[in-house]
Amino acid sequence: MITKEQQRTNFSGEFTKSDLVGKRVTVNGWVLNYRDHGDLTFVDLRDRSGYVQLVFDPQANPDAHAAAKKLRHEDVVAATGIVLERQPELVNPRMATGKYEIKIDKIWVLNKSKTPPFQLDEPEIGEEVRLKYRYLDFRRPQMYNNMLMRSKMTGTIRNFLDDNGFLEVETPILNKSTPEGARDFLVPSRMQHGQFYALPQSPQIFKQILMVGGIERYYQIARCFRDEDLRADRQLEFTQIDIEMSFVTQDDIIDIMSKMIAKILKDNYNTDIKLPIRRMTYKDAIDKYGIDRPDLRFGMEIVDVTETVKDCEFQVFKNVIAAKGMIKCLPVPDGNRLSRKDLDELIAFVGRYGSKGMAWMRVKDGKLESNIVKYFSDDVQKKLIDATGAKEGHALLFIGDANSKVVYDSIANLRLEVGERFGLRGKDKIELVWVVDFPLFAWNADENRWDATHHPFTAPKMEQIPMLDTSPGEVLSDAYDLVMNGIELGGGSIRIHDPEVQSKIFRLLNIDDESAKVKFGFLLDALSFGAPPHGGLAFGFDRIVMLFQKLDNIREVIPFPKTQKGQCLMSETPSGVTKVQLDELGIRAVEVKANK
RNA sequence: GGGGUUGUAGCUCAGUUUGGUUAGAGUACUGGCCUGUCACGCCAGGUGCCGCGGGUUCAAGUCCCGUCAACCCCGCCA
Repeated sequence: MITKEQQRTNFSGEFTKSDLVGKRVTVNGWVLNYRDHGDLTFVDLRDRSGYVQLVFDPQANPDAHAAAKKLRHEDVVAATGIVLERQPELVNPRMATGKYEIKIDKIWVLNKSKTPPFQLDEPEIGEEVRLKYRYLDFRRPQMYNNMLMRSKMTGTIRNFLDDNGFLEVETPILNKSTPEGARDFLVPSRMQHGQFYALPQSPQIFKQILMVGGIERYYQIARCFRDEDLRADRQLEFTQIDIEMSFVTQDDIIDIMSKMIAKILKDNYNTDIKLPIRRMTYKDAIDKYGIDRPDLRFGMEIVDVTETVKDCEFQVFKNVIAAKGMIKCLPVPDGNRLSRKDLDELIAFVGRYGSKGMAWMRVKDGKLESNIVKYFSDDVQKKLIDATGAKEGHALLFIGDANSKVVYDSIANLRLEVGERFGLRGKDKIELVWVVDFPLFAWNADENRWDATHHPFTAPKMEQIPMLDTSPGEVLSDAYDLVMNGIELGGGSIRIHDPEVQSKIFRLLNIDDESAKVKFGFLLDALSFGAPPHGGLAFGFDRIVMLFQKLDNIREVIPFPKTQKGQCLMSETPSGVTKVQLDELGIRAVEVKANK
């Protein structure tokens, strides 16, 4: 409880200018630190705005001084007194409010604190203890700043979309389960035993339905759920900026979303980016960077040398070529800095992605050298130097494999790893690119059918629709991803608005009419009632905040994240439930951990 | 499901390579002294399931096996 008298007149961080000097002020906050000199005592009082020094003089105010001597870290206090300008020699230049202090004549201890489990001013606390005591973690300026910027960014986004005629519409959290895509979180139905809801992986179908409903411009800051394994940039639940628009082209969507991203950066980080954001085709991205989300903060483009080395005597390459595989080369400027140890580490690194090895050469005195150069004739060597543009001091790193996925995964990540080691991936650089012209389908060799590259509602390029019958693998789609520094911020597509085309796509995806009807019948129905041409996209909001805050872990910008095993260390979620609860739901657990 | 890293005082970490006396430092905490500090200083004090379980050994924080947790990665996920 707090009284009117105790309530703050000013935030602690406000005392940076002389206008408050001589005034009586009241501050509220937490004890950041205390310095007891026996008589004269200082307390740094922190609130969310910063901190200010309180002075307690036993001569002037013996009661307040006596109370101050008992203060400890994180006690909650209200204090009132007169703002003083410090003598020049007493100014603390490292402190925002270091020119001023408050001479306190009355203090109220609103709440004592137990000794905190970690020191809030320690910069590197183990994440486990931070997550367990997240409420203390929030008191640290870094975390407060992450939450503040997250909030500011949603504000910018809402304002921007509002100004551009978007409606914020909510969609259900309890949905129909579909086996495609990620694993669903299931919620049992109490009223219909054996039936389940699924939490949304994204509001995809509903936002298309809203377009059919004539909403025309929709957005939602939507929580999404995917029951898959966690990573540094993946949580079980995460937030999407979800967008859908009617009567638009791909260019319209790319244009307006580019402006939104530019505005977020301008308004919150005072950072200008050049519009339009550059574009790159999926094919170029794969050819040059081996991946559909290229990190363009540095060059080092990949070169295909399968043809170039076809006449070499190096058995590994010969075997790859015989198996109709591919050989890619990463030319590394200044690559002679890579020691044998570095190279061995890189060989181990590409092993993660299935590569059985990594060949390498160095350019020295205009010639190639390494343990395998002898298997390459002078002619082949010359061709290699030409093809890769290798210059003095370059290293050429080679990945060859019969399996093209192994080659691309390995060389793409090798490029990133070398870039990392050479310090080319600075967090201050922002390199945005729209990757466009994705193939509509990817061949699923395991199940001998086509998979949707984006999702089953993505529109093929209009002029390529006839190719669906003849060469579906070559059909491109109106799909687009926005990539920043090698991380996908978001992506979307123009959707199919013609129920016949949609049915045809389902058939190619091996979803027969019957199951299409069961799973998506209401969408197909909706499309048949005058669905407007429409499209949209979704941004991974947590990732955007993470990147803009120059962090490399999404948990830093999510208030209450889960650990890699899906636990909340603070609330100890998940947990057991009572038998009564299960009975109501018609559920029986096969294995039961002791209920807490 | 798999590979790797880490786990020692409330916190941050040293000690583990090469087993050997009573396991250390800083900070936090408790008490005392100190009127200008701001990472205040000085004095004194308590602080340990060395993640857990088993094994080897005369002897284990240290070696071996298993296990748990957190993190990074592969698979998975768009």
